[in-house]
Amino acid sequence: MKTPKRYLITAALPYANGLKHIGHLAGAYLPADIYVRYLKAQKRDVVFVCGSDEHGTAIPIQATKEGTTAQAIIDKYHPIIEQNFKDLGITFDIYHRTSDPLHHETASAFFKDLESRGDLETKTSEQYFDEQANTFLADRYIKGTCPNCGHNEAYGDQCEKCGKSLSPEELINPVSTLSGNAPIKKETTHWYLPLNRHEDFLRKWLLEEHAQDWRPAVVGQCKSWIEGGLQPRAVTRDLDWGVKVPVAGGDGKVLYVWFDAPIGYISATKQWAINNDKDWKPYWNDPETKLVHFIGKDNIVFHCIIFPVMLKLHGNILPENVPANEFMNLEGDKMSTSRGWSIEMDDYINKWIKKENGGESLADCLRFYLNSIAPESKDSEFTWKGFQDAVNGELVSIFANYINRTWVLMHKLTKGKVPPIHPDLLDDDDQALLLSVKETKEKVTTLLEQYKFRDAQFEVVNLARLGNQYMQKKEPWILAKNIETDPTAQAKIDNCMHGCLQLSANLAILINPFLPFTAKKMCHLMKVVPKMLEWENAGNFNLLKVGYSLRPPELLFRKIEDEEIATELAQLKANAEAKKTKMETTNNTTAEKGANENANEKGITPLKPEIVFDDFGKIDLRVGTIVEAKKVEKADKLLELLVDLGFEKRTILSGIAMHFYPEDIVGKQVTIVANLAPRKMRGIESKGMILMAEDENGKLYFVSPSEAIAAGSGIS
RNA sequence: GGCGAGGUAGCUCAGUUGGUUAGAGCACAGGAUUCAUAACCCUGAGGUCCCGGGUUCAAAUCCCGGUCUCGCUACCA
Repeated sequence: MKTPKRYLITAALPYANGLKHIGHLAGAYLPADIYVRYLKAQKRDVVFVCGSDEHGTAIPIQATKEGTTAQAIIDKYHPIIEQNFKDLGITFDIYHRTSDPLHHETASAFFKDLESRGDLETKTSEQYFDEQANTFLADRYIKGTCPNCGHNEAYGDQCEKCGKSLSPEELINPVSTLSGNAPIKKETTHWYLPLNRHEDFLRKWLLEEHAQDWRPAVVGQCKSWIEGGLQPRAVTRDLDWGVKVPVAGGDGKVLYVWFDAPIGYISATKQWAINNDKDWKPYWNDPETKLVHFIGKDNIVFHCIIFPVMLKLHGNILPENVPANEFMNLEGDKMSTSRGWSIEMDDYINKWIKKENGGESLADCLRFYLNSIAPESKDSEFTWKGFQDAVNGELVSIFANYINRTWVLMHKLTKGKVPPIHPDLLDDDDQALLLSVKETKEKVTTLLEQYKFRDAQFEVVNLARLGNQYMQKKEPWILAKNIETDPTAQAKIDNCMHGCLQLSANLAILINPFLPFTAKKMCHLMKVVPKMLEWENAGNFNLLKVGYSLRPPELLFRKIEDEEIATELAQLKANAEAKKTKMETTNNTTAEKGANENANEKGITPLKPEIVFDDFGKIDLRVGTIVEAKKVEKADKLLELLVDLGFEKRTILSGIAMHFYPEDIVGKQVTIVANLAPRKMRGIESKGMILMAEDENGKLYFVSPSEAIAAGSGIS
């Protein structure tokens, strides 16, 4: 494999609306950091960029909710997140932010460039607008008659009957699904990235060239998208928070957050270049640069389809790989900040990385465990017991213990100095040890180049295990007892300890990408400068000079006690319970992005336009009793209900199948919109609608009278 | 419902283009040892490779069907 001239490594931009948890860390930042530290040890030319993603609708909405400004929100979280990464040893070369003028300038120029060359499509008069809801309508909020099959319930993006992909303009007799009115066409310009023009390119690049060397899940998801039919994606929005659309007709519009965020990688690189007096251009333009995006699986489409198309159009290089990780669960459930079921980086740092708790070494403990269970090929699971086992059983017992016993023996048996070698007494075991080091270096190097970080780390620990075996076989503590009778005893001890010490130095080099704080501490023990950690030194057995005196032993880690684990588990359950009761007792909650919510688009629903009493009077609300309930076939979310309204029983469909078992809701009294126009779904006609309340996690609740009353009772 | 990725020892995972008795670490059991953070070292026990068919001299691996988990997507007046 030819060594690239330079590397540009990116880690997904964290959304600056809240704290980030260890799942985020394990998914993108830790593997990226390991890779970068390795490359730097190899003395490669590498820049590691990241930064806060600070645009999108969720941030101004959260600001409104908290009675503050969007700027205040991002100013609050940006520095915390940045510091959290530092505390965990994630060392970006630049941690930028998309609210920075340099980014606005860069994203603007990027957009202008694409626009000026006709790479974007504009649709000036083709946009539907709902006057009543006072908003432009996304494709799926418009329905009408399918031009292909004549189905009259087709949506603006696709007809579900014949499966044909559509655009809203193709629909016959379009209707807004928000108000039920026919939408008007409003004079506005929106810009689109026509992904459909690039299908051939994407097929060739992803499905042919990278079918083998990218992770199966990544290629699989891309394939799914391409096969599903690529659509033009809107790149602008009607919003005033973000990067202004820099061309005529762009007033009151900003770049869609997914368009501007990845450009943040470029602006971050520019800022890095300014700070370091370098040229940023080769990093994005020279084909000899290797670009790698580290992300979680929720970001695959943006980084493998949309952004590459943008880069190609803009004349930039394409990513060489996108090693997306799957998700990390926690103690048997999905991680979710809003549900309190997560471990925030900030919390871990405050609890564990305090000086009295072990300081920096506890950052490495977390890095070690997270990497050992990194979800590289499937979802994985963090457990506190697993954390304790990994730290106590491998990091402490195997790795740290090897270093410690080496240091103790060296001070007892060789006066705290690196002993000389006696070549005539070297044997096969000594040779084997050196060979193992060289082999491990090769293995670790190969694995790192293949983004197999958990395996790579395992190999390093295994080398320490070999060290323990070597020492066990040589038994220098026994030799020391025979020093009077065996004239070669001291020489044998010297050879053994020399090997053990050289191995320690090698372990420091090899563990450095994974556990940087530990490597630093080992350098301190060996009284060497960090330069020794350069990768090319691994495999050498003369890193520590004979006669050099080393520091007294110091423990690299402490053990994790059972009580600490019990405390964490209790805390986690308490947090989840607290969040739950909080959600049940307050209706004034903050908008928080759940782990599985799609980036940047969700938030509190804005208040709808004012209506007059007559409008309200048109709605006939009744109390109904559910008498039958069953699942609708071929629909995950729909239940078919038979509801007693007193004067009649009617069929009503409701999208609640994910929340209730049919048998559990029979007999429930619910609120019905009784005079709603019937609507067919999945071939069944629904005559009315059940009112549901939804909390911030999407959990549904029936709206019912507080006591049972007669079916059909009116509500006003 | 469509698409994608997974299902291998109690736990976390490897298993390269099909090729002997399916591997590793942890946990567990026994032994040995004391330099070391009750650490290390040696040995052992353990699996219907999700289920059912098929192709083949030979299947964890390839094909078909089913099932479970996760993700994307559709359905949610």
